[in-house]
Amino acid sequence: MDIPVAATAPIPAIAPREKAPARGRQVACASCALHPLCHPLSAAEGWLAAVQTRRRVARGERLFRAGAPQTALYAIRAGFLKACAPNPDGSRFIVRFLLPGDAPGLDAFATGAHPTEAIALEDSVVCEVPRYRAEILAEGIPSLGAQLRQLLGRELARSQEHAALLTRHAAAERVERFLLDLSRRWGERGYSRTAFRLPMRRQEIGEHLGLTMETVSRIFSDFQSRGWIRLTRGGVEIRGGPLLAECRSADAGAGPAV
Amino acid sequence: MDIPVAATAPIPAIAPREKAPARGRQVACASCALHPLCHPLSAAEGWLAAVQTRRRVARGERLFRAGAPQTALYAIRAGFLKACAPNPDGSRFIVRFLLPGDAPGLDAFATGAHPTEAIALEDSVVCEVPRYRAEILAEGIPSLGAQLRQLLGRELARSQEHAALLTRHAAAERVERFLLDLSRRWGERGYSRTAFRLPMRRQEIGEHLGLTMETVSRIFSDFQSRGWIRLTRGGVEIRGGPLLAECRSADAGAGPAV
DNA sequence: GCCGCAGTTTGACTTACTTCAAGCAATCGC
DNA sequence: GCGATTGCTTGAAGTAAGTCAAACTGCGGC
Repeated sequence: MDIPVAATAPIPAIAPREKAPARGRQVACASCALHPLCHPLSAAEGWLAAVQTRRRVARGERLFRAGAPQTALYAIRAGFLKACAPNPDGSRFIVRFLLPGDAPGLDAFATGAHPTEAIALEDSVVCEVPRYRAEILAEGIPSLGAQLRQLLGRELARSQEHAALLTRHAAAERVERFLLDLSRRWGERGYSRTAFRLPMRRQEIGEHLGLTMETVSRIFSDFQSRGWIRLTRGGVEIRGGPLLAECRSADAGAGPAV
Repeated sequence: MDIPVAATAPIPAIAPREKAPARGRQVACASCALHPLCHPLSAAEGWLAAVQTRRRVARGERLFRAGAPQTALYAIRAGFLKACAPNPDGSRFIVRFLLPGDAPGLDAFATGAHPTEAIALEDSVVCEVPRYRAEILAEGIPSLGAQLRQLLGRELARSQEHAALLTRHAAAERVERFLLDLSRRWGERGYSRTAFRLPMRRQEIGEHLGLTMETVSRIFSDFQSRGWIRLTRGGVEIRGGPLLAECRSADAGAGPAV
């Protein structure tokens, strides 16, 4: 079922309808959020394979459910997921979209149970380090504890930034920043900042940004009519306007993911 | 200028215009977020006083500035602060209001510098544990590392919940939940859930909830005309409606702060 | 091939919140 | 005590985004 990324595609990062994550879409272990936990000493040690296991998550499947106990730390290896906070009234808030290298479910450190759930938007592969294993490692290797704190701190800072975005009222600005955020994150992973996939539905973008899907759709149409973006099947290409400027300038100054 | 809390006042938790935090308003060390770090062994050990120091922060003063390096972990001992994310355009987002027992500035674990700043809304007292000290302790006492992760996880979960609130559109619901959140947090600290201070301005409530101060004011007036709340000088009393119901029912089931 | 479905786009209308503005209340400094 | 300042309230008008609804698109199944 492995579909190779077609060399003839004008936008390498966008491959329509792939059933299984392409090998080329995987993030390098060195840039993975869990790298320090997963490879705590040197890669030469040889016992590392025992620490983490791989797990496939089919499109629509949950990596973990809301309310489930935290049994492991996860890192997305390939694919695309959403971190979801279901509301009692049936609606839901999408906390974040998860790209290769991201570590979902860290909010479970609060109580030991997952307050949010992670659902695959396309077939994905996830690395798993059992939590007890991570804790043992963290006790033995002090720098790991610091790495975990940094990871948690980053999630916290990001969440606060997103909350700040939601208080800025202009819907177009939210969508613009959403695209820039995805662009930056793909860029950090070595992919194109100006052409990338959007495997989520309009509805889900709305649930992430506090907008209705109609508003998201209208803004996309508006951006397209201005020539700022081009919408493709399941993807977007940044072509101009303030979006492109930001993508380019940020490319120059982009350092490694801190 | 110290005005004693009048015995005749119907709302004991509200004292107008106090210049210095009252002793009675301090949170017990045992319920403080930093307690495990500050008192890592038993209180009988005697060397604990060296770990944490006290600091007074006058109303309007900053506990730490945005961009400043993270030199310490903090816990509010008495008073009231706001955690602020300044925007480049001069506006700002109030991430959170800080009550006694809260630990501000944990988002600095992301980069080692504070992305947000903490500003006192009234004269406050803060406990401080130097960061290097905390890291040394965490290395020596594994459970401390876990405690820190729990603390960070809680902040993360809370921030995500707040972001979720901001995507729910009804302004009245945001204000209602804001009051309930404060009520719950005062309750966890042993104070009245139905009568508490609101030392922040309408403007600041708006900056926390993504509303204008006019909207906040109108909703307060509306709640008051319905008999749900009574606004007092610098405080609020929950008197009826769905707010009161929630406060009472939650009082019954309220456990210790996890 | 055609049909049906799920997701998207677009349009018309409505409304909740913002904006602008004026008036009020409490506090502070002289 | 009195005026200035700051924060709060209230009103009127405008607007951005929501709601409801219909049409369109691509895809999968038969």
